[in-house]
Amino acid sequence: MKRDPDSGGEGRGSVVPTISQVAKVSGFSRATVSRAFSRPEMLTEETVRHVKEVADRLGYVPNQVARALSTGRHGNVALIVTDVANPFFPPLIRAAQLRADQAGLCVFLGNSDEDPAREELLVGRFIGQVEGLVLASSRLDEAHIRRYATRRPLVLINRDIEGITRVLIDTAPGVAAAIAHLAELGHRHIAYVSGPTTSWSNQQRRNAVRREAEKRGLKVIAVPARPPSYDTGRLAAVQIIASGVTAAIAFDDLVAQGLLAGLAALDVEVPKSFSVVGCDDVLGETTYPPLTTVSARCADAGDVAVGLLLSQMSGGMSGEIRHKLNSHLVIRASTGPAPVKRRSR
Amino acid sequence: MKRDPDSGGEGRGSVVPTISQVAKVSGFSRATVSRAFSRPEMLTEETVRHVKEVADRLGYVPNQVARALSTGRHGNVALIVTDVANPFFPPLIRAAQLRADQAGLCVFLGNSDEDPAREELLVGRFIGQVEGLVLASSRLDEAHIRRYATRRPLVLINRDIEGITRVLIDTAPGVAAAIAHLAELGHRHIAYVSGPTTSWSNQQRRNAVRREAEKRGLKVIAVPARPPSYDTGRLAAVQIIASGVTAAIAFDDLVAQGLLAGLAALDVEVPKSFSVVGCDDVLGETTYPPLTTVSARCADAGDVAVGLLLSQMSGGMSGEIRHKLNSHLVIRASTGPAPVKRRSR
DNA sequence: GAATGTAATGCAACCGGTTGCAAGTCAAGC
DNA sequence: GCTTGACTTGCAACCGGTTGCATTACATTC
Repeated sequence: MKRDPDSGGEGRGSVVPTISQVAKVSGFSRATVSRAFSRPEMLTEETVRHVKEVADRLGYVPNQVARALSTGRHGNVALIVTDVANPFFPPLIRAAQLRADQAGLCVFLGNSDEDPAREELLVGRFIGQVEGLVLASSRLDEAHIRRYATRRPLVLINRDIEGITRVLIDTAPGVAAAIAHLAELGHRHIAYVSGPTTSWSNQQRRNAVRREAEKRGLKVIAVPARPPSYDTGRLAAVQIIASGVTAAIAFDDLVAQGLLAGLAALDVEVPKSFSVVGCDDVLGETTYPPLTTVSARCADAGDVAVGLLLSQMSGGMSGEIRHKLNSHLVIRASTGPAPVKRRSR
Repeated sequence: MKRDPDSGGEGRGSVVPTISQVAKVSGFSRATVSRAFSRPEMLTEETVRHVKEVADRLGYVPNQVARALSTGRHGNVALIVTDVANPFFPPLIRAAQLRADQAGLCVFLGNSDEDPAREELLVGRFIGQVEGLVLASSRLDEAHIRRYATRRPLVLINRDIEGITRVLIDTAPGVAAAIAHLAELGHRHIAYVSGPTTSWSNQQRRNAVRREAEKRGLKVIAVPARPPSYDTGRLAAVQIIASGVTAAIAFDDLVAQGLLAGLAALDVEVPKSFSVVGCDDVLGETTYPPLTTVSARCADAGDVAVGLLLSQMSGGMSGEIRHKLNSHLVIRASTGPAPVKRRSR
């Protein structure tokens, strides 16, 4: 009794028409009906017209699942992110969707909440019904990722694993520019407000800060904001001010924005007595004051990743690909000359 | 040659094991292997153990697509929103995902970009491979929605169609409270910065503003911000100031935030010489000054919608459901007493 | 007019699972 | 010892499409 026409929400008493019904009514075979939809050029125009007309009248729509089973192609891809609600992701998701749409693909979205176990669960659930996956900022360990990559085409965003196609938003140049910018403004002692330890982006940024600061003779302290959010950024303000630095560069814009709020609460004026730099440029000019930040065109990452996935799916892929997206510094109003002398109480 | 083991990214030369392989190796029938995974309680523990062990060794994973074909249940639902990048949606999406996850479902996400044609395309693509859909702020016309609802369980968010299960974020009380708040602060002439004409929420809010303003003898003008965004909000500032009102309530927080920026650019101090109220409370305290807004717990809408969808899918649904979510005013720092006298130049 | 080629359509196997029903096994009950 | 029933497993049909190959019809060529 698995196809009770009066339950399960499928039509009010009328069964969903299948290819066989259309075949019977139109007088052609199932094969012909199938071809009328998937390879009409094999048939007479007349036949196609007739079949489609009957199909329309019956309300027939080819069953995607059945098609997927016999062809092995389902036209689905999966995109897994760590946190939909982090403003870094929505533009990326949007771009990825758009690209997938153009190729006629549907996208599954998964939200791992930065939890590897959850991410693994999601991948497991998705992998059977997609043709390929994109993992953004994956927290899975390398072995797992490699295993999945043998089962399906797979593209990583902001995770650098040799042999796996990946799209990396290379913020190092932008971060270096930010440090240079601060140095030129006279800052000698700065803070890096760091993000998740397991994040490739965080390692990337932390190293870039260290390297460039060393080069220019700046002192850097690290202050954590974990998980990276408005709130943890705000909370970091006290510690940062207490440390006596005159500027901070944050793991991302959200943390920077929180930091701005935290500083405001402490009556520290930005940029007059303290400078703040963000990362990702996802908030635009909406902060107060408008944030100087490392702009990274994160939306592009989604677009490129799906593009690479597509070409990998169609088999037109030879070697491994390591696609880098560039970054640059956008100077707005949250950075200014170092205060002449910090009043240490 | 549709299953060429060396192409398509499926394993390095080794085919994906099917139920038949496991059957052959384990010595049991395909039926038994199937049951070992889907109804283990029908089998001896011993048998289950053995089958699973062989499956593990071979790397067998049940094929979701095949399962969906024979059972009619694919364990997928679709969620279509108008704009992932609008901060209203991410929390909603996240909540919906979470709820779906708990039920073991995968979610397809679609982005309609406020375009009915696009939305229709997406629904068409999804509907064949999901057990149910959630349409948030749908822009489809009623007839289409009704048609889809006969094919699959369907839940609407912020769209009020009789006979279709829907979740409505009722911002009217909050908006009324906002108008009352402004009236008490002495404002007599205010602006409503309106959103999409076809949006149920917009109609709801506009009416609530009118009603309450009339009741309190306030004058209201309408200024459009379309599509609703930071930029259109910013641009509306000039017109609003020119109109001589002393306060504005915006369609959503994003528009309100843009308005704040536009006002700042015009050197209008908020809340000293102008008051601004937002809607949705999706930005928290991150604006400058922190925004007085109508809080609506939009994340709940996602959770509730998927919950309703689930019960509808399991057939335990009798009549129609119209679930209302309440709203209230959150007073922060963007509203203040009306300026004693507006200097009209 | 027979041989050859080409285009349209049908046959039947297949994709990888699920499941109603029947068959077989074994212990308990009479 | 035979019947009964519970429990475990297998058989085979089925889900709704796709596709390699065979068949048929018809036009072309010699």
